[in-house]
Amino acid sequence: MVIRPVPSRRHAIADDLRHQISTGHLKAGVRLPSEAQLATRYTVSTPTLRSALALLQGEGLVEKIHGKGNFVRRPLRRITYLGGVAEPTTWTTFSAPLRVTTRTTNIEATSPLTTLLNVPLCSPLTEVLHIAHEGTTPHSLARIYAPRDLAPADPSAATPSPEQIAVRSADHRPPLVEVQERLSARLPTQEEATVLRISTSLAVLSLTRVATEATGRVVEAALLVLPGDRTEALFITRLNAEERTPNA
Amino acid sequence: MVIRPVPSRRHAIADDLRHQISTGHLKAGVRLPSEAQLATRYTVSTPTLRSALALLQGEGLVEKIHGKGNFVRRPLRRITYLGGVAEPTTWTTFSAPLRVTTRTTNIEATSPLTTLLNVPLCSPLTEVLHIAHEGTTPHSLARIYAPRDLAPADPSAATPSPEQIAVRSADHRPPLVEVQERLSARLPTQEEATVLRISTSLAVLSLTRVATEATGRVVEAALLVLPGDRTEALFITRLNAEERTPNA
DNA sequence: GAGTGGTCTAGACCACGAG
DNA sequence: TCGTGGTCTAGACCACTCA
Repeated sequence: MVIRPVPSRRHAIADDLRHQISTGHLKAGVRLPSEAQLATRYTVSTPTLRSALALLQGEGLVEKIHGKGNFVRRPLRRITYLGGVAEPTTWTTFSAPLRVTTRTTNIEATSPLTTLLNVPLCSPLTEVLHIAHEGTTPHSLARIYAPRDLAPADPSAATPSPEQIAVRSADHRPPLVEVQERLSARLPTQEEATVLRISTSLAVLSLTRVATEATGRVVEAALLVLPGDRTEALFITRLNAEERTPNA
Repeated sequence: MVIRPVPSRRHAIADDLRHQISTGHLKAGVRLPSEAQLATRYTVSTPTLRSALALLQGEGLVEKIHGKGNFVRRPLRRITYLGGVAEPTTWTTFSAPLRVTTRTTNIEATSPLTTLLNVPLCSPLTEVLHIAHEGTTPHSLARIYAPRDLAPADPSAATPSPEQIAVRSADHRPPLVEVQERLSARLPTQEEATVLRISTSLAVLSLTRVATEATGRVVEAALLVLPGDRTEALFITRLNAEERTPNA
């Protein structure tokens, strides 16, 4: 099955630029020549050249900034989302220390959140928006929702360490009984792409995590959006011989 | 933050077609008018119309078939990958019964597989290729690698039930001690897109699962590629009070 | 205002699928 | 062969950034 016997020009151009980036001929952070110049160099029209750049954007190798140019993206730190961790105070740890900016808002439950948190419409919630940055580059995005009476009194204390995101103290509450993590792959919304400064053609890992108390009450729902070019979610299941119950 | 004060034509067209599909004016499986006709109807040029269709392809709503036309995609059954299940005989269960075709090949370990399986170069492996179909539509793709001496003697017996994929019997072997599942989001390779009959702009959930025996030997590595428009990976962690160990 | 990317046009030519 | 989508062109005009 020959996929592409006559490589299209845009793929040839993308391959060439990709090679130049990987070999260091084009270094991280530098601006590429303007699209018009590149089009002349490769003797193609501007739309063709732009479609070549679109391929590289989808791979996270190039970042376009309107009015400024195309830039070789700096290789970003990898994110490892560690899932299924049975540690009640820290649910999620990113491997890299990042600067996390937090914004807390009081909202009322609407359609998707009511089912997620299992609360009635318009019930008071706290939304915490986390945006992790590496230097000046946005890195990951998290929206965390909790019933307002469970929210931490001091929002700024919610992230005691920049290495942690989504930290909840469970000291004075019933213990958690279940954490559910749903993962899917999709393209980002326009808003997510803007906030994360990624191309809309770069896939994201979308993660929804719901934590339930022993009472059956949902304590928190977290919606994470992690750029696919630098994220990996890791789940480790250890099986002891005596744990061989039919249902996990 | 006004993302798009002047909606581009392609988005307007995509919105219109998306609405027609969701309301049933365009039913699943039907062929759209040709691109030239649609371009005339919307009074845009063909490249513009094609870029509108590209948006819908990325959402999995439209399937392009070269030389035939654009078709409204039938809504496909959702796949729920259940991860972290401590059941040794069935590791992965898809919620929907699907027809799974299997092809077994004997290969030798090469670069990425040697590290994955922790075996020396050129050591004998068995590759099992699973392609799940729903009707005539490819649904999901799995490549499973195992040391050849651990492979099942009869490959056709490896999938006793079409509801199961990646079935390994552990009756006569040391029990598993660890299952590691790594998930990432990306765009499919050209080959994956062809096999799955999806657009190269539809994100896939890529899942790598490595199972290790008590001896430390890697029993199996599975590479799953699941189309993002219909797949969700679900991990459920239950915490018992006595399980509150500091490290999981 | 100069330079950059963003969008779109009108049409050419090629490749694939079916009769 | 005909109709379909696949690729590409040459150029127009708009929007954003920065001096």
